[in-house]
This record gives sequence, C-alpha cells and structure tokens, in this order.
Amino acid sequence: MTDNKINKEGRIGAANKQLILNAAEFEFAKHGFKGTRIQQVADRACLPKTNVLYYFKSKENLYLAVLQQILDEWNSVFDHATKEDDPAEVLAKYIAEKMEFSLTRPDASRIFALEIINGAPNLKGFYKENNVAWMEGRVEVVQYWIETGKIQTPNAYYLLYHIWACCQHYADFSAQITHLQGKQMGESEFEEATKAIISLVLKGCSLEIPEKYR
Amino acid sequence: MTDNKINKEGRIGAANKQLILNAAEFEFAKHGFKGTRIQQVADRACLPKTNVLYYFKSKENLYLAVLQQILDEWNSVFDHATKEDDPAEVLAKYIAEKMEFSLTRPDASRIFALEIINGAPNLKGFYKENNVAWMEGRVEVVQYWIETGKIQTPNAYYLLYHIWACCQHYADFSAQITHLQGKQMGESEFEEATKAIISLVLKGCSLEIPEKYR
DNA sequence: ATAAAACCTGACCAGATGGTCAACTAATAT
DNA sequence: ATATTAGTTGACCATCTGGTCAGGTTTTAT
Repeated sequence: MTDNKINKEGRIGAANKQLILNAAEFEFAKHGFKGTRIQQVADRACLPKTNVLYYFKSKENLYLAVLQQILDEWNSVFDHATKEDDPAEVLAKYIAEKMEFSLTRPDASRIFALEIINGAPNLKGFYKENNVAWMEGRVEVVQYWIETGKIQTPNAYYLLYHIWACCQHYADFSAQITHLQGKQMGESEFEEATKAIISLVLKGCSLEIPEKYR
Repeated sequence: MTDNKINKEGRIGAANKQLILNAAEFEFAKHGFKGTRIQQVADRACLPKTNVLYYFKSKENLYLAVLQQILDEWNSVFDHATKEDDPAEVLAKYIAEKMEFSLTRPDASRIFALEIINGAPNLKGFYKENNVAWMEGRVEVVQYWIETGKIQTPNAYYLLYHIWACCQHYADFSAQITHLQGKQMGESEFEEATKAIISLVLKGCSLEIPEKYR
C-alpha cells in the first residue's frame, strides 16, 4: 500500500487550491500584494476566508504559490534556440509567443511586473540564478548571430529587453491602451500588434520578415 | 496690500511640502499606494507623522499630489511636432527625452506604471481627456508621415506604444536589468541603450539614423 | 507690541485585517 | 463498522495604521 499517513491532499483539496489560486491571481494582479484582502480572494473563490487560510497558511504563502505557478509557465521556443537557427524565424516566433501570453494571461504578466517594480523581493535565489543562466545562454546565441553578421543590432541584452518591453506593454498597460483607443483590444488587434512588433524588431535588426508574419 | 487672510502658505510650508512630496514619491514608487505607510514617508522626510497629515489632509490626498507633480513634468518636443518636421529627428529626440526621464526620474515612471497596472483609478477626467486629445494629435502627425511615405510602419498607435514600452522598461524593470547584467546601469549604459532604441525604431520604420544619434 | 495666522506634535482612537482556534462534518481506508 | 484524516467554518483576537484633537510654539503682518 502507499504510505498515506499524513498531509495527503484529496481531490477536493486539489480542486479548491486551484480555485483559490485563480482567484488570488486576479486579485493580486489588480491590487498588488498589500492591496489584496484575503476576504476578496475568498469571495471570488466563493469560499469562506478561513478556508483559504486552511489551504495556504498565510497571505504571503498564497502569493508565493501564485508567483510560482506563473514562473512555471514561463518557457518558450527561444529556450532551446541555437546558433544555427534562423534568427528571423526564432525572433518572430518568440514575439508571437510573448504576445500570446499577454493576450491570454494578462494578470500573470501584471503580477510579474508588480513584483519587479517592487524590486523583486519575492523572486528568491533559485529562480534568480536560473534566470541569469537562461539569459546568458540566450545572449550568447544572439551575440553569435551579431558577430557572424546574421543580424545587425547594437547589443544582445538590449534587444531582448526591447522585445519583452513591447510585448508586456500590451498586458501591463492595457488600461491605458483601452482608454487611448476608445475600446479594448481583441484577438484581431493583438494579431495586428504582434505583426507590428515583429516588423519593428526584424527590420530593426536588418532581417527579412518571414512570409507568415507579414 | 495683498489679501492674505486665510490659507496662505508660508516659506516653511512650501519647503516642507516639497520635502514630503519627494519622500512620498520614493515610498509610493517602492511599495505602491496600499503598501506605503504614512509613517515611512514621515521618517524619510524626517518629520513626525502628524506633520505630514497637517500638510496633506489624507494619504490619498498626498498620493494625488505626488501624481499631479509627475503629470506636470510630462511634456516633450513631440508635443509640438508637426507634419512638416523630419520624422527621424523628431522620433530620435523623443526617444532620447524619454530615456533621460527614465534615467533621472525612475520613481516617477514606476508610480505611473503602478497606477496604470491598477487600472488608473486615480487618473481622473481632466488628465484622461487631455491625454486622449494629445494622442489623437500625435497619431495624426504620424499617420500623415505614413501616408506620404516618409516612414514605413504598420500602425501609428502601436509605434508610439513600442517607444514608450522600450523607454519605460529601463525605469520600471531596472531591478531585473541590474540582476541580469550583474550591475546597475549608469549614464553611459543609458546612452548605449538610448542609441539601441533609436536604432531599432528608426530602422524599423525604414528611416536613416541622424548622425548625432549613432 | 500684538494679534492672527501658520506651524508643530504627543496622545489617542476606531476600524480594518491577517491570522488562530475549537468544534464540527465529510471522505476514505481497512 | 469505525477510525483516521481531510475539509469546513463561525467566533474571536492582536495588531497595525490612517486619521483626529487639543494644546502648544513660531512666524508674520501691521
């Protein structure tokens, strides 16, 4: 038999936990850590507050769980891109992915942004180390592309920042965009915007835009 | 004689108010509205908490004053650009200005970002109206440049968003950048980054980069 | 000089909120 | 069947914090 003496989580637990995590992501994205009330999360999940505390021992614990869930989703084609790959294809795909994320998971993007603006006090050791390693690997690839004349851009780091910045803007600043344009961006507008970023970045790197992204 | 019956603010008042505003900007940028304690602001300004409340009736009032101060700084060469101006010059100058702002006033940028991510609940009527009008005027100019073939870019709105996004990134996400690069960006790095954005955007719009921005 | 306004601040309070607890019910394994 | 664990929840508390107040001192105008 399996050893299920203690702390075994049943079906109900798993379901409720996910329910709470989703509610929490919404609230944290909207009000930040300090601004979010456990009661609000509970209300959104249609559970009593005490129940939320039953599954997540504390507010901080809940927040960390939300953050972890977001970080776990953070992977892309670019992770495994190599020096031999076609820069235009890889970058265009990467941008398309990032924009897809901004469209489908804006709250996740906002929570991450809030965390960074606050100085990333909760992105502890393990993630940070990993992140730096990831970045170094990616920069190395881009650097190779630059040195072999495959792309023309002044700096690998800055190029990646600019891609992130443009893509995240559509999630983080959607309130401003909605206001300036008089209406919320839908799927079709996101497609246009994606093409606009791809056009800007690839042309900005002296690359041809692959047919499918035109 | 001047009518100074009531509510006249003396020298001391003006000085202290500014002291408090600066302290508040720092704290609000770091912890957000909800996360900031009046006591923290007071400590940073080296004044007792009660004194802060004396000048600004409430926390919200203080926050609005900080926000207003930031908004008042928000003007640029691009405000008065016309259809006749040279797109390359105007855009390059605009980017340089925005980056200068990110370098010298990162806290202001962060507060604005937090405000937008939160859905801009405090950017009330007057500012919003003005902002939309400003945007329409700018889009009209860019649109003219597009239609007359002076620049090549898919969409005027998106172009402006991408410029903002790139420039703000260096203020709002500086914690991430510092961590990824292993050191804080100084003036010289900001100069490089500015040139990188100008290169990206101008090339991305099929424009020649003016000599002075190379 | 002196009155009025501006400025200062320790003591205090009321409400909000994260978190505990104990008593309960429902699920599950043997 | 029954014991054990998982899940549920209302009542409650300690603390934190925005804000008030009253009684002061300093500055300024005439």
